[in-house]
Amino acid sequence: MPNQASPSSGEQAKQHALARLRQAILQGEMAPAQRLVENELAEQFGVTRASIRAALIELEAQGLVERIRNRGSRVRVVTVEEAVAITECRMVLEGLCAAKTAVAATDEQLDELADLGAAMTKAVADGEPLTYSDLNHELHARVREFSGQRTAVELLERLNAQLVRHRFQLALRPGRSQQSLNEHLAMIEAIRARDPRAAEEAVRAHLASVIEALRG
Amino acid sequence: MPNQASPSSGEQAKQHALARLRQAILQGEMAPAQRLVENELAEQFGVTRASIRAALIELEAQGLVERIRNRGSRVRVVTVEEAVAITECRMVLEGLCAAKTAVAATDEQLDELADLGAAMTKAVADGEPLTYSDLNHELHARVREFSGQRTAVELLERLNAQLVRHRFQLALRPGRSQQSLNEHLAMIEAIRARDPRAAEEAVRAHLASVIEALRG
DNA sequence: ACGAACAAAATTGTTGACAATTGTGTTTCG
DNA sequence: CGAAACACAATTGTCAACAATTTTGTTCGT
Repeated sequence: MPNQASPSSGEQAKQHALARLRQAILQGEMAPAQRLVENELAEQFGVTRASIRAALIELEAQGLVERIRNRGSRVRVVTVEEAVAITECRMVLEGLCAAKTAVAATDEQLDELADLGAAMTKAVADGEPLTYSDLNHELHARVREFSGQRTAVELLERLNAQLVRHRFQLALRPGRSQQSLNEHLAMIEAIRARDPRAAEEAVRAHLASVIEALRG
Repeated sequence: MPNQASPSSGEQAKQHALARLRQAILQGEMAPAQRLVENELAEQFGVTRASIRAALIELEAQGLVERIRNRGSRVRVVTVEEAVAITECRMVLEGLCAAKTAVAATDEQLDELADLGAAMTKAVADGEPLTYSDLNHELHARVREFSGQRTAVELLERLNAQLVRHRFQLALRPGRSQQSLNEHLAMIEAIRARDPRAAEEAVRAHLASVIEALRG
């Protein structure tokens, strides 16, 4: 009994397959290192193998899937060392974005960041790590967005997608939210002060702390 | 009379097509914004459309090709503003690599960097901008390599591929070599002094200068 | 029983034909 | 003469069958 959500009207088969498969991987429905057999996926999603194939090639380029010649595809597993290396890249790239945002953002956008900071503070006070994690995401996304650096944003989104599993694990750590919150508030303050140098430093400090947590 | 270099023995069709097409784009054989019709390419390279298709999807992910639904593919043109944004990303990522290299490189590797610096000095003295450009490439590649940051290296290679056209244009600028040389020598010195902070700063200063040149 | 050669199954890679979509030129009507 | 409707051509998207490759299981000889 195939579980397909029939390809909605205008959507093309490959795009549908890509979206479904990507979401399945990101939400952890596919076990790490699980084999991805083209025929099975094709039946499951109600599209043909050609579409699955195209989707897999794209996911490989995004670093979510590993493909070996004549041996098939599997969900890529990101080791802790890799997660650290990826976060080091995030560190410098988000630093760049924060510096740009400190200079380029409108006053309304700065207010939005302040609001997010307040919401995060409340989430921690209420002991809701799940809400906090979502807000955390949103804050980083906004900072990237406001920077106007299309290239950096693209790279960062690719990197972030590879970290879902580790991030999930990190969010539930007790005490982590509190430290993370302070770092985020410092970040917001530096940006609102329109000080690019300080903003970059704050982002770096925050992600350095994330790296510590990853390793510990 | 198709111009194909017959797919050599063990090589699979898609890989062959990908390599050929990529090389053609990077070497400027395809005019910027040139339309890439799947049928034509298939005949030209002696493979089937499916292989070309897979190659195009991968090249799109690498940012070398632009694809629009039902409308085909074309060589992506990188505007000057984009080139600047890309170089800003390079700036922080290569900064990261340089800092890591300053700490992690072996003494033999540091000697290799010094040798490259000497060769570059000679190339400028002899007025050979082409040789200098090659050495320039090699120096950056070595610094990346010695850092051991697989993730950063991967990102940087993707970014660099998008800049070929602009880089070519930049290399022939009169007087550019001399300034570039000084920046590179400073970079090498900082790394050899095993000072990560200074190494990062030197790389950034150099690429900031490249950005100036791109704009001017 | 152990290992090598071999046969069978599973899976990916390739191919050519067909369907769907978009852009263009032409016709027709006001 | 201009604009909307239409038909046509070019190109990409999809499909199902076929070929090649790798893995697995089996048999045979020692």
